[in-house]
Amino acid sequence: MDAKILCLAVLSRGPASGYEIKKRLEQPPHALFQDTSFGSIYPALRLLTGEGAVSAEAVAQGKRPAKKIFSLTEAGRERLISALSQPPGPDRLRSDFLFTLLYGDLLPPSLLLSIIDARIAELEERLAWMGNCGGSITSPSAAFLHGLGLTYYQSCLDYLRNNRPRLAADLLGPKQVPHERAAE
Amino acid sequence: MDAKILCLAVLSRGPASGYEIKKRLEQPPHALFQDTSFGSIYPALRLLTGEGAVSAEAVAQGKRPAKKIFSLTEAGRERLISALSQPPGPDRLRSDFLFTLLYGDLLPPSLLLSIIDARIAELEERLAWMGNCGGSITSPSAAFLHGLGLTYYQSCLDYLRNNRPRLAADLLGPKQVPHERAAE
DNA sequence: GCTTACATGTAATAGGTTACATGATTCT
DNA sequence: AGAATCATGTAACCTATTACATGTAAGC
Repeated sequence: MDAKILCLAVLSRGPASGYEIKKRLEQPPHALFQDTSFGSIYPALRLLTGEGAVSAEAVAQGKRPAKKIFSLTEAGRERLISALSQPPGPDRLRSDFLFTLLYGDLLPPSLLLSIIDARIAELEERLAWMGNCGGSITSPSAAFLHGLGLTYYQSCLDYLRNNRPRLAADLLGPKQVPHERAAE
Repeated sequence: MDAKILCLAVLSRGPASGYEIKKRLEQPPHALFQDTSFGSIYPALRLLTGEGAVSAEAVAQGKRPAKKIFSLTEAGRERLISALSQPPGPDRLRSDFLFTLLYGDLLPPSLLLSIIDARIAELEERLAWMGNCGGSITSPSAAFLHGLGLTYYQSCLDYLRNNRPRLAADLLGPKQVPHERAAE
């Protein structure tokens, strides 16, 4: 899904400015699987306006720069539904963390373990952060997604916590020859 | 991690041609978190050769086009380790499937459920496919990654299977008024 | 006083995908 | 005979990120 469809989707929940769209994409549940910058949102909204998929209304606010509030048109709604109806493409994950694990044998064990510890802390934070997103669950399928997200994070966290000790033993163990001074 | 580091990483397991690098990236465990096309691999290898991070050797093979076998140099190895030592950036997931779930209320329930069923089938396939990748596990941290991948797929699969009936009931239930014929 | 939040937008840059171009060999 | 695999590489294209450019207002 490109930035255009993303904007249409957010607007399907109600009118918003470009700035507000960005804010919503940063929070769960969107943040689970999408991120987008201003540099792609504003051009997308301009194009969508030209194509008649959204309508813009300028709202003055005293001395601040005027907001542009965008609303979904009927054509935009149809386009969104059409995009959602396509069989979804494969997930694309880019993970430096998993990459580092795969080549972890090239790093000092202590560094690798500290990277895993950092990830455990991040997952804990993210789980807590996902917990309080009550307001955005507006449909059964959104609730279904929320549960899936929680399951995903929780199972990764459990795995990391449960298997870290074993990994530490495997990394440090084989080199530690008893009765000899550890080389390096 | 960009295409260059990816190539260096694959080559750290042994010399290979551009074609072979692509093949390895398509299989587990790389396929879990990375994908890259020829269009980024070949230019990356050319640049790396110029930078002295890899060395190339042409290998004639009868009538087929000659292979170029690339090997990691000491400078390349250092560069790889340096990249791996950086704190990993955040994971980036792009998932049309999760996006569709979030806006599933805009689709007919039967379509949404069939999309979930397709995902269940894909996950089953992927789990089986990950099962037989014994040869590529060459270190404790690679084994750790493999276990994490299995856990991730398995827990998502379990969630989808366990919660699909509930979602189906929630989607279809409220509309099904007893003693009336179901509308569509 | 400094930082963060609000608010929009453009331009340069980087990175990757897709399609193109070519051709032998092996499997079905 | 036709499809898939092996094998390399370029060019056009698309998309998105980052930095730039500008300025107010609220909170610490």
